[in-house]
Amino acid sequence: MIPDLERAGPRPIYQQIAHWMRHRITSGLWPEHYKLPSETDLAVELGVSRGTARKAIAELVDEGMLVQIHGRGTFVSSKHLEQPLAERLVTFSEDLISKRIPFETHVLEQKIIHPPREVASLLAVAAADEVLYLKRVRDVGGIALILLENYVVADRCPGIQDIDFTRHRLFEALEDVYGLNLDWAQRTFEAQAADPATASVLDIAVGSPVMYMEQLLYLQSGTPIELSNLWLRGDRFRLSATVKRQGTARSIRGTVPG
Amino acid sequence: MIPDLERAGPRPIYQQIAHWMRHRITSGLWPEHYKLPSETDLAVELGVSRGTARKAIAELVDEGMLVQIHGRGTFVSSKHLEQPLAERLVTFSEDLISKRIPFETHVLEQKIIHPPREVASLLAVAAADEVLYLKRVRDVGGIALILLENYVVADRCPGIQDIDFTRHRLFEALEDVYGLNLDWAQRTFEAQAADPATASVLDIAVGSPVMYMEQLLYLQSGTPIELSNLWLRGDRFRLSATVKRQGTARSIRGTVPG
DNA sequence: AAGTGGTCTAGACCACACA
DNA sequence: GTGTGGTCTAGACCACTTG
Repeated sequence: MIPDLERAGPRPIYQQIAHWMRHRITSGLWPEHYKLPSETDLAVELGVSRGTARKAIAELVDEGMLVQIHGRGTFVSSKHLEQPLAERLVTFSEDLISKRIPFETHVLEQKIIHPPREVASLLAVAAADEVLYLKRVRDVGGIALILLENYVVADRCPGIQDIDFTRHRLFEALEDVYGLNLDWAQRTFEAQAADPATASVLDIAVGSPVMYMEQLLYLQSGTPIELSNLWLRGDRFRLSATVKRQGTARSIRGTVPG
Repeated sequence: MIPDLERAGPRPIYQQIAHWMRHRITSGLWPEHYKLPSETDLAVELGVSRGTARKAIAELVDEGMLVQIHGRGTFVSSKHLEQPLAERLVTFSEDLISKRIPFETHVLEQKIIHPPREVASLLAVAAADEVLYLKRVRDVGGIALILLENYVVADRCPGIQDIDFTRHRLFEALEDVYGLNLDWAQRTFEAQAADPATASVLDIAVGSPVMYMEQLLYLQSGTPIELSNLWLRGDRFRLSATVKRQGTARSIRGTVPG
């Protein structure tokens, strides 16, 4: 039950607790609608003050994984499979994985290049620097759904040109292999007509509507690390968002209709 | 300097403080980049504990109005004019207004109808109930940019069929005329090919890419109040979002490129 | 070294839900 | 009434920034 809390480490205790709770939820140990121990009990069990336990809980409430009801208790959100991913920087592959939708990835190109001028400027590197260029297709249910192009600043990821991106995801490599702290991204979406090259990869007619997404990914330090262009079949992809009139926006996510 | 804090009232002190700070920022008393007193000083001045002052500050940081930098202090965000709109349920017209982009609205249809089956089910009303049907075009810079269809539950808004929606916005009517508490909305976006009817209104070729948006708007009470369908010219519209890897999503907004 | 925000504690009282 | 989360206090120590 009790996690190992490093009281001397650099990570705040409340974040360690939040991480531990996140794991208990995603692993199914705390299933949907599970009622957590009261804040007081939890604090005692963890050996921390109630305020610290509360702060950890607040993080997960913010992410939509927990719901608190005054006078009743704290519960695992019934939407924890959708919500937490919806409110974070999640890749489409991670979204598909969380929904247990099987997919396949094919690598069309993978090489180290000098970035085109526009890419260099967005990634804040020199034209003489090296970036990984990756071009992939992602198949869902046997049909090509997404065409992806990625440009990754190479000096942060030595050897990345040799990783097998048929079997590994890009974010996985950046976070787990290179230990990068991916922090946030700016995404823009646009309805476009498929050009011949895109149409042929996605197996649709030229001029068919596609959702185009551009993403600029930043590290915690504020440095841009990756730029990507995605084209998604318009007839198979939807973007959905929950917005509040007052306060903070809640979520944005892409979905593949049933 | 010091606000009147009702210590006996139902509103928590930290919210009263947050409200007071919000006002000082929007009124210009605390201009951009203004450095607030330290948390300790602020707490003493307000006669509260540091924790309470901190919680008030955290609200405004969350809304993007304040920025805290460890070791330096708390500052009024330079983007406080843009951010709050970006993080809320904002209509495209409100977004245009905030950016001082002039636009015009033309009403194509406005009548009370019995809702189609699908609309009735989404709005949770009976097929025999009445809804306002509104069909409009919004011109920006002389070109038709958005085609809008709205279905509004009519029994909450008596007389709405007589409002001049050329001069008034729909949200304005719902909030100011009928006093409705618009709380949140679910929006989904899709890249579509313009059908002949849409193409003719937006003055584009049939089959051109358009961004389609469906919105279901809810009151604070949880009741759906309005359903809308929007078609935006794909070549003139972009959707952009800032997403965080951990924690909450920050913002989502639609933009009309330069 | 001084000042700032970030974290944590150990209490307290209140408002709400439920039996 | 009992248990829960919501708020608030008055301290403490640490990590970061700046002079």
